[in-house]
Amino acid sequence: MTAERSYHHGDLRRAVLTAALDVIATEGPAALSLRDLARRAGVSHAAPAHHFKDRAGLLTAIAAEGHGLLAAALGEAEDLRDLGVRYVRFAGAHPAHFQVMFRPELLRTDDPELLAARERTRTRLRAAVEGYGDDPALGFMAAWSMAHGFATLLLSRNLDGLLSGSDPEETFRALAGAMSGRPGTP
Amino acid sequence: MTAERSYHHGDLRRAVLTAALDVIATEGPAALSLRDLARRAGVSHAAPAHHFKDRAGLLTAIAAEGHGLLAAALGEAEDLRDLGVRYVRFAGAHPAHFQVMFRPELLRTDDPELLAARERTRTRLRAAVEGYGDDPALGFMAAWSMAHGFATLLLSRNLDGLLSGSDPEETFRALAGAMSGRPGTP
DNA sequence: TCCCATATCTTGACATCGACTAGATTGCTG
DNA sequence: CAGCAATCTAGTCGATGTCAAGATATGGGA
Repeated sequence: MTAERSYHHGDLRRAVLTAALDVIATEGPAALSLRDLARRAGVSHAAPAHHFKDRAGLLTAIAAEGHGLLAAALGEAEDLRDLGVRYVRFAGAHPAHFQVMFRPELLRTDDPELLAARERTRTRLRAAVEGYGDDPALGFMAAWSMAHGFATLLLSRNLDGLLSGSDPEETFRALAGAMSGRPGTP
Repeated sequence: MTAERSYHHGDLRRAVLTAALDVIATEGPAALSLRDLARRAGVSHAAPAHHFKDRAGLLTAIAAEGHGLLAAALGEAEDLRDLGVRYVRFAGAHPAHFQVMFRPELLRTDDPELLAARERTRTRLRAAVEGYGDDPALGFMAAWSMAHGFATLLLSRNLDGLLSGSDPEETFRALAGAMSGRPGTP
């Protein structure tokens, strides 16, 4: 936004990323067009390719950034329910990242940056699940499935008629508490 | 497959649908190309448009068909866990349908056929949840989130390292049992 | 039986997109 | 200050979705 018409954009990579996040959040990853992003940034149609190689490269960069954000958002969760609440909160705060992160067919799954970021998230998740129940993998999948399913259905507007205006995050807290036998609110 | 080269295909609509399901199941909805489907069916590139209007129309037809299949697959579920197991089983048996059904950005959400089919599924789901807990909507969302999340993560191959070769359906049964305080196997 | 309205399919065209290449411009570094 | 690497532009190609107009087959009514 600083220089209006210089040969070099200044921070094209970031500009394309934010524009892409905007498009994905409102219209989904399928509606993403590299040429449109270039137009939004005011550069030529082939400029983004230099930063991201191709479409898959751009989405991979978004996914990697998303994993970094998710790892930070999970932080030091108190328990499984809190972990799920943070997961859902992340999905609501960064819908574009979330919609891309778990779609291998859109990504370069062998990208080293993506692998590193994903591994950071997974270790964070594993640590939070440690010691829950006799089978950690089972508890892990149960918590992940519930949080991921809620977040996915929420973002795809499939829960619109059910939430009845209440805060999704609070709804999930009550929901997770009911499922694990604990009260909805402490 | 009967007539090799007649002007009329015979059942082009079904041929395009099955070809599309094949593509979506293996490469996802983003890789779907109307012209490629036309080539597979041995017709001209504009022939599919007459049956489905456009890309969104084709995906909408798949989604509507999927809702019909899902309603049938849910059948008369014994309890919430059985309902979830049937949901996961459907996702595994009809991955292409499942991957399209809950993506409003890919569909004509005002299509009457789609709306009717979706309503049939929802009433089936609602009936199965009736009388569970004090807040039916909460139990409904909890069960749906868990089943949908597990199915989504399963199809996107995000559980590959966790399932350790066991049957996904059985894993989900154990998982749902652990979450609701019941044993994994009856 | 004939005939035509309609459904189905073909052909052609246009704008757009992703990807590639070659060349221009800029900024940095020695 | 010189040259080198990073960044961006311009041009091109094949493929795609969508539309319009024409060709062909099918079925029901005269």
